[in-house]
Amino acid sequence: MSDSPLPLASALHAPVLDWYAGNARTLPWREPDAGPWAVMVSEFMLQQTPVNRVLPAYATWLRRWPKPVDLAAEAPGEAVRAWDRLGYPRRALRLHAAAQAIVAEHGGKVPDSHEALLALPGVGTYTAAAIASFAFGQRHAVVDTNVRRVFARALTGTAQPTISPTAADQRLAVSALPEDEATAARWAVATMELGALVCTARTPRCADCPIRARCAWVLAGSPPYDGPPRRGQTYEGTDRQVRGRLLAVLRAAHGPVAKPSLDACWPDDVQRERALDGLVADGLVEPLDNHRFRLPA
DNA sequence: GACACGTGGCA
DNA sequence: TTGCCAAGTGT
Repeated sequence: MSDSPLPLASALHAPVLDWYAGNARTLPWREPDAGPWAVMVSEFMLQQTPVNRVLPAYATWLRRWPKPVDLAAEAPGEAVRAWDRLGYPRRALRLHAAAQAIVAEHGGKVPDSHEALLALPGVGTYTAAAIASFAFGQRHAVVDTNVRRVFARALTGTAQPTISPTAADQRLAVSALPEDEATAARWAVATMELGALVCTARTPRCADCPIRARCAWVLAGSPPYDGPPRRGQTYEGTDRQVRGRLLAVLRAAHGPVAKPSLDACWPDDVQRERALDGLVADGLVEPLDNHRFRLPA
């Protein structure tokens, strides 16, 4: 397997790091006093949810549960309730389970090794690398959708990254990593920030880009995306929408909810029952006697 | 590897 | 208005 010639990633280090120094957003999980737990909470919330919607929930969450042990002592349903409308509520359940694992297996402290992080519920390759890098300053390839897009353009020369993450993305990110640990950690957050603020998906602000003169995609004349069509994620009428409605009722009710209240959420009996069964199977809803339901205790 | 999984803002 | 997109993970 031979690598095709690519622009020298090391030439991008200084301009991207300098740009980050002058343009990084002030975000609470990046404050010096944030700590690993705060970073971890932010990473869970930011999985597929935009920063602006995470900010208020993040503040409320950390005020209520400032340490893993605080969350671990709660009922999982309280985590689901506090998750509010961030979406993908299974993340709340997994964060709760991760907190319990941290208490049970790591003395209540967020572990600092990629391997131990990866073993936690809800922590995949990206999140493990992100926590290890952002919270502990380690040298890891932190490959999220922003980084994949930045590298696709700057190094590969394509308008968009592949639809799903690939081993090639990971290899490219590893090869682009600065050698020095502290520099690598700044590079990780800087490339993500560049993707979030400048090298955006729809309308990249190339005029503001610190590496536009070296960007393979720009140098190629910014050719349009020519890959396979991206699957639009329909939502209206899906089980996900029904699950969302059911869970919204249960979040709003601080106690058991009778079945008729849930039935009112959705007219299709078959789909509604399937969605409710799914929520129960996922541990997001707890069935009680007399056809009542609640968030898990 | 494809698919399921919430929610809301924006061009 | 509607489709695209948002710091992914688990199966």
